[in-house]
Formats: sequence, C-alpha cells, structure tokens
Amino acid sequence: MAQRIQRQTLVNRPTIKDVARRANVSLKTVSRVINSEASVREDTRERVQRAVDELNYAPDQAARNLRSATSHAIGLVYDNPNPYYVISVQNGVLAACHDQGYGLQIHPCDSSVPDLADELRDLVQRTRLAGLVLAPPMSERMELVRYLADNGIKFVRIISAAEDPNDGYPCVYVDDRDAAYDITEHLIQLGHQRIGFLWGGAEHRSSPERFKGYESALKDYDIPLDKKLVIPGDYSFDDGFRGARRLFALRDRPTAIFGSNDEIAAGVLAAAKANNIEVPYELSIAGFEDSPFSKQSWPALTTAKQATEDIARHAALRLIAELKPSPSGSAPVNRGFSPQLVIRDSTARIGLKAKEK
Amino acid sequence: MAQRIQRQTLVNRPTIKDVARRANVSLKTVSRVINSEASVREDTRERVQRAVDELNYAPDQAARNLRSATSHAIGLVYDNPNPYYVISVQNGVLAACHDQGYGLQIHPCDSSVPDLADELRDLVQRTRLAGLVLAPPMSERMELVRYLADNGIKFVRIISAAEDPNDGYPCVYVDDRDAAYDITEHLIQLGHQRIGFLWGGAEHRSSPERFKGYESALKDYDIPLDKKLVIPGDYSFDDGFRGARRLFALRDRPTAIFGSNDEIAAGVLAAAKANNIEVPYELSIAGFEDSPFSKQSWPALTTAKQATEDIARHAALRLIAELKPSPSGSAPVNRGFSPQLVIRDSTARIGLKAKEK
DNA sequence: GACGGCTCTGACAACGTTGTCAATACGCAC
DNA sequence: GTGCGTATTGACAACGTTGTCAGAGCCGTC
Repeated sequence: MAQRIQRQTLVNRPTIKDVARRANVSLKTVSRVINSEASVREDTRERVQRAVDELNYAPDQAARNLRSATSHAIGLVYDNPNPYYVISVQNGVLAACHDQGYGLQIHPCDSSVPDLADELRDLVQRTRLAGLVLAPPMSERMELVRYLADNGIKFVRIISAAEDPNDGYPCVYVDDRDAAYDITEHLIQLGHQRIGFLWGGAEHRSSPERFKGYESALKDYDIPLDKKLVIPGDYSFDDGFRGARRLFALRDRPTAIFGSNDEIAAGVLAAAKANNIEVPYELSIAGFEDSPFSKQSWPALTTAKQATEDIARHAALRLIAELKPSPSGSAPVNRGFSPQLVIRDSTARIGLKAKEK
Repeated sequence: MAQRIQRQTLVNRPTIKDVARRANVSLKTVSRVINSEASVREDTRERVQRAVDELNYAPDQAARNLRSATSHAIGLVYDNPNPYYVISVQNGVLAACHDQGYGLQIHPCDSSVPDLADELRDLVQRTRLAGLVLAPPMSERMELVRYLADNGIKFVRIISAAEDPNDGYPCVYVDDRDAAYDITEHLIQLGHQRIGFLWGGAEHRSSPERFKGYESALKDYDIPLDKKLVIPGDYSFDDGFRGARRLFALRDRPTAIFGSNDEIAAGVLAAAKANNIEVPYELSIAGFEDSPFSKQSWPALTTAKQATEDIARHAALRLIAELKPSPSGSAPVNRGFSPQLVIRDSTARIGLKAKEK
C-alpha cells in the first residue's frame, strides 16, 4: 500500500479568502487594502493589515495578472554585449520592481532582426506585461518606439541625450555629451593637443553624443579638429585595438586617445603595449563607463562613471509611476543623469617622465 | 458560419475559446493539443493546430500558471560577482526556457543572509515557480538544498564535482578538478617546478576542486607541494593582486602562478606589471574560466574554457524534464561537463627569452 | 420623518486556462 | 446483435484575484 505523497506543501499558502475570514470582512475589502485603494475605514484597514501580517499573506501574482487590467510585471529589453552594463541595468530595475511589488521579465534580444517590434508586442501580450523598460540601442530606434506607442504598449526609454528630448515619449536620459566634454577637457588641460577619438557603434545614440562632447571641447580650447584622428568603429575591444593601430601609424601620432567606452580603451591599451608605447608617459588613454575592469587594467583607466544601476532604477520607477493611476495628480517627469569624470592612471601630463610623476 | 477576422490588439488577443470555435472542438481539446497530451486523434490535432497558427494563438501564461498544478515558469538563483558568468548562465537558462515554453524569473541574492532558505521558498510560492536552477555557491550548501527538497521545491544544481555526486539531488556537474590538473600539467611541461596557487572563495566548492587538480598534477610529476606557494583568497582581482605580491616577496619566487579564476589571474598580471616582472618570460600566469577579458588582457591569458552557457542550458532542461511527467519513462540523468585547456600568451617555457619565442 | 448624498462594504461575475469525470464513438470478440 | 474495453471528446468546476454595481449605514437638510 503505497502512501501517496500529498500535494506539495506549496499549495497551502494563504489566499485572500483566509485573510478575509480572519479579519471578518469580505474578499473585496481585503483586495482594497492590499492595493491601497481609497475608501476603506481606518480601523478596517488596520484589522485587515493585521490579518495579512499574521498569515504572512502575499497576493498571487498569476491570479492578479490574470484578473486585473494592468498586470504587475514589467519587461526589460536589452541588446548589449557588455555584461557589466547589463547586470547593472538588471539590478537597478529589479530593485525598483521589488520596491513596488512588480515582477520582472528579462528579454535579451537581437536588435538587428527585422520583426523586433512584433517580437516585443508578442512578449508583452503573452506574458501580460504592464510595460517595458527599453535599454539602448532599442530605446533609440524611433520607428520601434512609435510602433510600441501606437500599439498601446507603455514603456520608458533609457537614452543618451544632452537634455530632455520632450518628444512625447517617456525616458530617462544620460548626458554623455557633457561627460565626454569633461574627459576631453581633462586631456587638453594635461597639455594634449592631438587627441585621437574612437567612435562607438553607430546604432547607439551615445556615440554621436560622445563625439559631440569631444568636438565641442576642442572648439572651446581652439584646437582644430583633425579628421585623421577620428576613427569609426564599434563599442568593442577589437575595434579599440584596430583603431589605435591606425592612429599609431600616422606620421603625426596623437599623444592621447579617447575611446568611446572602456572596452575600446582596453583595446587601445593592449595595442599600446603591443607597440611598446608606454602608458601614460608616451600616450594618455581615457575610456567611458567605469566598468570594473577600468580599475583593474594596468594602468587603471581614466573614465566617466555612469550611475547605471541608479539610472535603470529610475527608469523602472518612472514606468511604474506611469502605470499606476497617479493619486497625487502629479505626472511622472523625465529625469537626467550626468556621468562623472574619474581620473586614474592612464592619463598624464604630456611629456612627463615616469620618475617625475 | 461567419468568420470574424480581428486585428490583434493588446486588448483583443485570441484565447483558447477562439481557437476552439474556429477548429470546431471544445476548449479542452485545444488545451490537450497545446500541451501535447496523448489521446487526440491525428486529424483533430491537425485541425486545431491549423487554427492555432491562423490565429497566432499563444496561451496566456498567467491563466495557465494560475490553474495548473505545475506552473510554466522557473527561477534562476545566483549570487556571483562575475557578470560574465551570470550573463552566460542567464542566457543558457533562457534558451532552454524559450525552447520549452517556460518563463524565467531571475533572482540575484545574497548567499550570506541567514534566512535565504525562507526567501527562496517565498519566491517560489509567490511567483508560483515550478522549480529553481541553483548556481554556485547556493547550489553547494547542503543544508539549503535539503531544506528546499524537504519543502517539496524542485531544483537542479550547477555544481563543481569530479563525478556525479549521486547524493539524490539532481545536478549538472563541472569537472573543475580535471581541468585544473590539465592547467598545472601544462605549466609543468613548460618546465615550471615552483608553481604558485591562488585559491578562490572557500564558499565555492570549485575552489577545493581546483586545488585538488593542482595538487594531484604535482604529485603525478613528483613535484613536492610547497605550502608557502599556496595562498588562500577570494575569486577577486584584489586577492589575485595581493596573493601575487606575497608570492613575489618569497625568497624562492615561483616561476608560474595558477590563479583559480581569470579575475585572480588578472590581479596577478597587474601585480607583475607593478613589480616590473615580465610576463610570460619571467613569470607564467594561468587563469580559469575563459572570460572575455582573458583574451583581452596583455598578454592574453592561458585558461580553462567552461561552456557555461551550455551547462546552464542543460541544467534548465534537466529541471524542466524533471517537472514534466516523463512520457518515455526515462528519468532525467545528471550530466557532467569538462572545461578545456586554452593556451594563450601568458604562459611560456621557463627561461625562454622574449626574442627566442 | 423622508430624502439626498456621502462613505464604506459586500455579492457576484469574470479573467483564460487546466483537472475531473462523464459521455460518446469505435473496434473487436463472442 | 450484444457486451466490453479503449480511444477520443466535451461539460463543468475551479484556480485567486479584481471590476462592477448595488446595498448598508450615516449625516444633515428640508
């Protein structure tokens, strides 16, 4: 006589019904308390809350998502080869979700596929997502953004822009231009006049933004822009390596190179070593992003620190605020972030010798 | 019978009811087809499938999870400071989930909190997860594993072990010992006799496993183990840096250092540079893991390549197989993976000069 | 004391799916 | 033709929650 194993103890968790019975109210009232709706008498609310606490009740997400018009889960859409960036974004969004009692569906994707828009719409429908957080570069493809908006899909973009774009679509914006200006200015103030610039991927809006910062700092210091010092490429180590080699081959070599992100800068560093160029004494190198490895390379990289996790958290909070019927009447507002210059050992005054430092 | 072709909008996606009407069968039959249950006549199945395709129907996850005893979502639990590792694991698990029509809930956590077990149980209950994939080090904490099992929570562990532990709890295991042996042997065959070893975090079972591989290779080649060459530490750049400095301070310096992962090895590399020790000619360095930056450091790191994404994918497939009532009757089986030695430029024959290479 | 307009509460249906169980159809042996 | 076992199908309830709407209680006004 085999004793049949009981259904998992998992099943025995308390439901809204148990809470209602214990607090001696109806299901609906408990629901109201949980969702902090108005019009529940204070003493009733307390009684229900006590029952909730005693039973350690938590609403069932599946049931909630099924029934309510607006679900309690959002999606995070990204296509970024940089794990440091992705993890930071995930953690920021997760923190916001946890705070607000929302679930999170991560969705890495290939931004180059033609039917990405449909893919995202399907994702939202299938998993009943209340909205999406879009990371670059998807967040910057306007035809995609418009399609989503037209299909009634709520979202918040994380984008690169010097100021609030005010294009009618919600976002959190990062002022890459300003930070790139700071980096370039830092190099100029160290005495560098010939500063190479390695572009990031053209599909990211941050790339032209960073270039604009570079360009504008040069202009402010009356340094002519030499197009031979500006190399297109991708946000990758390999393109940093290749770009640096092209710059090294110039008759009039740059004394400093600004890589559009830390990976590019790491590539430049490797190329310098391969060519026996001593960093920072013969060549200053700056990156952008403040990845952990910018601290760990040798020498440690001068860079611009993005508060990626914070940015992502705010994007998610912005989205969730958008989703909830605003009780205070104040509409959520776009917010801007400015990366901060971080000076480390890969940049030095031009002509300085090792011993003098 | 008038057929209404409706444009699929967010509010109006097709339900199982629409499919049933179109295929002229009952709801239940459609459900059976979707879940590929037995006992549906072939022509009925085809008719339903056609309707599904035509309507582009996809089951609603929320409703499905709510109703069915076994939900269609699993969780991924990790606590790892290495973004490369985490992203690989995520992508592997996601691939499996996508394949099998499962949802994924990621759950980064702090493995040092005392009530982690309760946290995970709550997570499973609240989000109705059908099971968990546990990454190290949580996967290797037996009291946690037992607690989960006792509470009827299904899981599959990703663990470090030389062979199937056969401890009754399902896993996918990685033979770190064997790979560490290979790395050590590679160094020995290059002529190194004094090989430093930097431990990884003690809470990871991979750490002693890798040490055992090191130990056993030395023994096989009759090289006495010098305890002064073995330094405890964490899987971090900083501990690699500090450990290397301690080794450099020894009267009889090692000619090679085996760092338990690539980050440690990167720390060793930085320390070598800080001490003007030329790699690989004065010092060979090996890592473990094959992170992208092992290719990008200078010189590129000799390491062991773990097929992390594949491992994670199999762990998830193993879990899902466990969850489904096995139709073929074959119980899912634990599977082992062996990292492969990857020789790059950070290791060289002892005494070799730069020019000779 | 009837009434209107609040505030608060509850009964009930509904969301889209799967589990249970009964009903029907079919094939085959007698 | 009858009976029986198996294959296939469908009706209905149920999962746990929220939306709708109506009801109950209270207060102040005429």
